Amino acid sequence: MTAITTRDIAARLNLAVSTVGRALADDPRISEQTKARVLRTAEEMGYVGNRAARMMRGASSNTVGLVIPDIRNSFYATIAHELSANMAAHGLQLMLSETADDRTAESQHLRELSASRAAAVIIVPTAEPLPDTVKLLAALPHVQLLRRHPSLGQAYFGLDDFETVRSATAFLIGQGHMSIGYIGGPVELSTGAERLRGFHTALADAGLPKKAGTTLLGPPASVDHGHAALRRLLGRTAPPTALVTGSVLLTLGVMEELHDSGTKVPDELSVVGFGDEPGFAWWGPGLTTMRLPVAAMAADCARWLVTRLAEKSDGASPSVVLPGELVQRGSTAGR
Amino acid sequence: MTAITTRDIAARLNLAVSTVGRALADDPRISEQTKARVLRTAEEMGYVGNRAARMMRGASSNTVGLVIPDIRNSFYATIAHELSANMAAHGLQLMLSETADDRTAESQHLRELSASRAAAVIIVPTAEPLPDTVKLLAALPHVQLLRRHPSLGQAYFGLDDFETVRSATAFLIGQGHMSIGYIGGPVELSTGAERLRGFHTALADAGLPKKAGTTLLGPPASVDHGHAALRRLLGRTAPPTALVTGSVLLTLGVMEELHDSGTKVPDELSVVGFGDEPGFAWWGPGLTTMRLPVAAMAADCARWLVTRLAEKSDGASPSVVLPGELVQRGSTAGR
DNA sequence: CTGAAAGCGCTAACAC
DNA sequence: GTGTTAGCGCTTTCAG
Repeated sequence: MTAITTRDIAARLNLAVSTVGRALADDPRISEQTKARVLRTAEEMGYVGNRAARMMRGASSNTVGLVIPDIRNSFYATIAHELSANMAAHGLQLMLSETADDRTAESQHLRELSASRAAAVIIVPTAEPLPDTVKLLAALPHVQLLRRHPSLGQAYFGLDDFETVRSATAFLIGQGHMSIGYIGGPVELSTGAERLRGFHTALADAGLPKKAGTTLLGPPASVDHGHAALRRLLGRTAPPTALVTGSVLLTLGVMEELHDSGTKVPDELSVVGFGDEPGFAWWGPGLTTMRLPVAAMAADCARWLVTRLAEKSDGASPSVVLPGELVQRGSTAGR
Repeated sequence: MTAITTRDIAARLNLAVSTVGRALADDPRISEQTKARVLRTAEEMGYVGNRAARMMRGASSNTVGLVIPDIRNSFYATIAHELSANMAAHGLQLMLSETADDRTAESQHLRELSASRAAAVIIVPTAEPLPDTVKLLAALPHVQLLRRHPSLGQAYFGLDDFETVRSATAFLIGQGHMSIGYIGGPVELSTGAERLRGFHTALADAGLPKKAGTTLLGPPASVDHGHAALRRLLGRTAPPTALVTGSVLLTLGVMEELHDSGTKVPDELSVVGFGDEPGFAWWGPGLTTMRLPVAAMAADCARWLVTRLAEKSDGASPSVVLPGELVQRGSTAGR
């Protein structure tokens, strides 16, 4: 069952392919009558234009690559949804490319996207993208999302990672906590580095020392690391009285571990989480957490990209950063 | 910055395009030396083959369309991840198409996929797909996932919706509950119909009557409907002593409403949920729920599709249905 | 208003 | 072992 082409339609109507093409493109030179005939038979025969052929004639692809670590992470699902919803209206489709934070996979996906001449790429880059990735991306319109790596250009939409964690930590300090732990992602990621800097800045601002062994960094997408890190933190001779987490999945791991171990929150430990998921509100006493404008960020990104692609002009590369907000629930108390 | 073509490489090396093409395709007729030269300059010049051109020469697209209601629903995110992971190894890419359960959007996405000559389509169909959708899908290899509609062919991977809800209900009956409510999706969806049938069958098997006003059907993806339906159920003069839910998001809505209203679970109401999300374990007394093999289902589907596409033969259209399992926690108690 | 022909980048006959 | 040529489906001159 081979697809119908403009030639098939032309043959059926004793017209030239060019006439059929023009009729389908609603060219003003074609008589209304012919247009109607062509449109009707196209419909009848189940004609669907071949995008590959159009692309060969210079039409741009309508595919935008979305390169992310893992769609199961609700951050990325939210992003994918917002992008998809905002771009569909403009005829753009999203190609889903998961990297699992593996830079080889990342590079392969970019090769695929490049081969299909994607109109643009939206990427949450791995910690240290391969040179190949950098080269491929340089030849495509692209934006970085959430994370940024200097080698991948200026266009960027993200969250205010620094201020988010700084203010979470400052809030705990304001409640009288002097010994605070932090469980977050590695400094190799821009997000991990910024969030940790926020943590340290809040401590420094309050004149508190950095205590060794109270900042536990690991894979940001690992619930297990959340479990393990919390166990290690609570196993110390003098465990901290409060905790800040620096990623959604680490927060989840911490919440599970606190639940399973029966730790009294906030009596034994005050906790400020990262992100606000369904379930955070009803966890134990309710999780005090940083709510982050992920959907708004993605929508901004989509809007920018759409106009950027429409204008064909480069324009200024935006570097937009949105602030989070503290949602106070029962997991935090003063000392 | 226009992309490098085989002609550019040929010109640089004083070769014919066909030679370059063959070298890149590792054709045995080309000398190793020439191959090496071609490969090296291709690399140097940053050549990336043009998939559109290849497709015009009969190569099949490596794009598989994934048509789902909303990627933010963790069911669909899990599906997308499993499909993506299983297909990436075979060079297949996933095109994300969200319908929001709107059949016009569904039809438009299928037109796009058809225009880009997708290698296949994996679809969670809307309740009543448009004739256009049916026609377009008929011309593409495709599978239905989770939901099935008779007009869309035989190939199907899903969950055992009937047995899942039947056994959940039977479990509550076994605990002595005589008055049980059900909050689920509409019968227009195959899933909604099957789950409701499961509910009714369990009642009938136990000789219990269908009571009017205790089965509340609505949009399966609406947390709000979960809230509202539960309020209505508890507002009855003689509210049921137990509740079964028939979708993840309805379950979430119910959980939130129970939490907010301070309803005593399981004393005032026993609850069996649908699906098992992070947070279900730590909600109130822990949510007793049906755990569903969504990942396994998607992986099965991916494997089948990959071999189906490789073989080029139609083969038998599978109709696979996987069972759920009850996870017992604290939200259910006997009467 | 419509037709004929060229060409996008690539591959596959068909030469030599 | 390599070159020449044709053609995939479409748009776009250039002719009528």
